[in-house]
Amino acid sequence: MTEAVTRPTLEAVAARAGVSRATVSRVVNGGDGVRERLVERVRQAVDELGYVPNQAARSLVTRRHDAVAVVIAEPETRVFADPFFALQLRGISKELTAHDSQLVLLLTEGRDDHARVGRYLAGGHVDGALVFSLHLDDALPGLIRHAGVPTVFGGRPGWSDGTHRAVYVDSDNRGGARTAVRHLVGLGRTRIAHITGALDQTSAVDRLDGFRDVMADADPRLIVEGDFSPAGGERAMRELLDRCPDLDGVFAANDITAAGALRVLRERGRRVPDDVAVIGFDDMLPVAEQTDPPLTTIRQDIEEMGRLMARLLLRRLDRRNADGEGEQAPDAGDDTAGVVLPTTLVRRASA
Amino acid sequence: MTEAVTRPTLEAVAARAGVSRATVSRVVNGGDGVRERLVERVRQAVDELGYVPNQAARSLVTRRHDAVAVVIAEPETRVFADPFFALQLRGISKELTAHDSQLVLLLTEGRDDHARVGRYLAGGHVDGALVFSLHLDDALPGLIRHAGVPTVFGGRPGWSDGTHRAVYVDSDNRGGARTAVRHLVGLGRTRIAHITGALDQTSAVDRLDGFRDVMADADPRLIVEGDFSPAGGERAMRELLDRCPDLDGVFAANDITAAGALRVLRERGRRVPDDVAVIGFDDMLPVAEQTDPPLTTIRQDIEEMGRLMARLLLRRLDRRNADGEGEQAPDAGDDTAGVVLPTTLVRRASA
DNA sequence: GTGAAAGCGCTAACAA
DNA sequence: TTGTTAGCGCTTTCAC
Repeated sequence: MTEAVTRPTLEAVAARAGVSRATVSRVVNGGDGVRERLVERVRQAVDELGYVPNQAARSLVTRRHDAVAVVIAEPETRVFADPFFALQLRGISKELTAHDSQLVLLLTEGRDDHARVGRYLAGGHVDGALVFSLHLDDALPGLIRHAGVPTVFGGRPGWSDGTHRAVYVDSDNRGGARTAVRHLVGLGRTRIAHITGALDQTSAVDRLDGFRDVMADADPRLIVEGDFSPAGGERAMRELLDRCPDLDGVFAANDITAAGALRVLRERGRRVPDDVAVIGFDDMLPVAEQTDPPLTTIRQDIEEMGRLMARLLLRRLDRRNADGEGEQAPDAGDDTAGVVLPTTLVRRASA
Repeated sequence: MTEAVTRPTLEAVAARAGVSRATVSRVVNGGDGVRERLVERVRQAVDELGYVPNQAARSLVTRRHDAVAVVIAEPETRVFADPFFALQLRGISKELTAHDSQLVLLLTEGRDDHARVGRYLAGGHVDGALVFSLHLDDALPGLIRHAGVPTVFGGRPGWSDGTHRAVYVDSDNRGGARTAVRHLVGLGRTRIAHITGALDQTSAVDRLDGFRDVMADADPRLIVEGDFSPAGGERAMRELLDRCPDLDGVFAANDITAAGALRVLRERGRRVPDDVAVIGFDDMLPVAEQTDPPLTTIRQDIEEMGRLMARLLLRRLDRRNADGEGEQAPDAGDDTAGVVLPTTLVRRASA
């Protein structure tokens, strides 16, 4: 039980291999320009001693951390009703792992936490940041720019901070919404309603815009604001049925909203899809496959979004690292403003 | 745009405040034993320069990282069907934040990843680890013990690694299961079935034991193995109805399993709760409140579990830090083996 | 191709 | 109370 109270250092490995610390360092970091024989010897010493580099010491000199912060700034609700973030995290995690980078998770609980996050990012603990779920009035983008950390956003940011270009990955929310509504139209529906998401998020706004693209002259009473939650979906659906009992189609801003709507429709005796066709957005499997009837929806590849965000960030970091080492204005000439991922229609029974 | 290309160091602050680095260090770390006037001056210099301590340099000497790893080792399914982990993470995050510790998230995708996690933990990058969802045959506990990192487990570990005591936080799965089954009994049900969880997890085993505690002489055909998934719930429910058409109560190992069971019951024309009373476990709100009918279930406070795990770990770390600084065998005399959180019955419409 | 030596920014004895 | 000093373990010129 006399556990390795002191972990082996470069020094120890060097001694054992009969070389200098510099050589061990070279081998540990790829081993270029070291004679094959020595590489062997060092590798063996590393194994025998169970040497693992001390990341703190390394960071101190390289100023790299091999760590990326993931900031999820969701005041409350959505995160936990929806496997959304779990999926993104999984995608991100896979990509970071493949790149030997660590994932530092920063969950914020409200405005107060933003300052803490800003401080952390400014503190130079991580090489970059992946930031989610900004709301239009969010202070975070400003803090983040101020922190000067390379950042990729999940979802198009709300630009509350001016016109600065930001790197982001988003789904084709507007195009997907158009597909959804056109599908309802193709089904012969004419009184098509839309339950929006939380309109302080660009995804909700974009989906609404997509709806309007197709239903340019829609009865305004057919649009009701929701908030991406099941309860919001229920409330909105009731309101819609009261206002427009003749509606025959509903495009809900996401699947859990649609699930809420379905319950109200059943409760009110409307058959789906016979009386009212319903379509969601996300294709969140545990939701969409479990509703009654199963939900027709617009699929977006959440995990891939996460992956791509990570990939984009890591590429920037690598480039920056290869370049003039900070001589440049950060990311000057970076023209990758946003990447938009396609969406597809998934037909099930509800529309 | 001439951003602070070099962040201010202790040295810079010291110069500006006209004191030594040591004094600045003292102030930054609490400021005990420094004259008030100097504290003031240093604080001001810190603010003016926007000084943030370099964590790498600090770790290098203190050997502390103010970071904790959270390991979620869930091969596939469950993580993303269930807001379970999101809630735990939130609880953990809150507690760590309050303690100025960072959360490093390690998601594993299968056996291969275990080695990576083991290496990371052994690498001394974090002060401790919080580990979830071990399966009975999991290699992780062994790797973790070998890594020698203080660890708290989420859920009672499966002891595949012998009889070593481990610190863990768990829900009262067995007691909760008893409560559930007794509730069905109290409703006058006599043919009560159980759909188990994945029996390679102790939570599923404990819930099954609880079921048996009450239904000691149950017809063995009334117990069917599930896997904590909706699909598993559906399959199990079909099997149960085929085997025992006369059943009048079902205790499902978790809410999403119960949701699957409810669908099959409806499909087969059984009324709930009139013909068959159904009770779940977890009280996962987005699931339990949204089923038809809403689910009676056993509530466990997931977020609190996360919080408590973090608190336990941090307490151990603090203690270790205060003590003889590693002179002791790690955690000798730590008698906190497991903490079991109570569960409560939540009545809705299904039972 | 390899080694010697100079720090990276900080904390913690130890002196003063 | 405050300052001086010696590293923490590593990478990285710069000689050899």
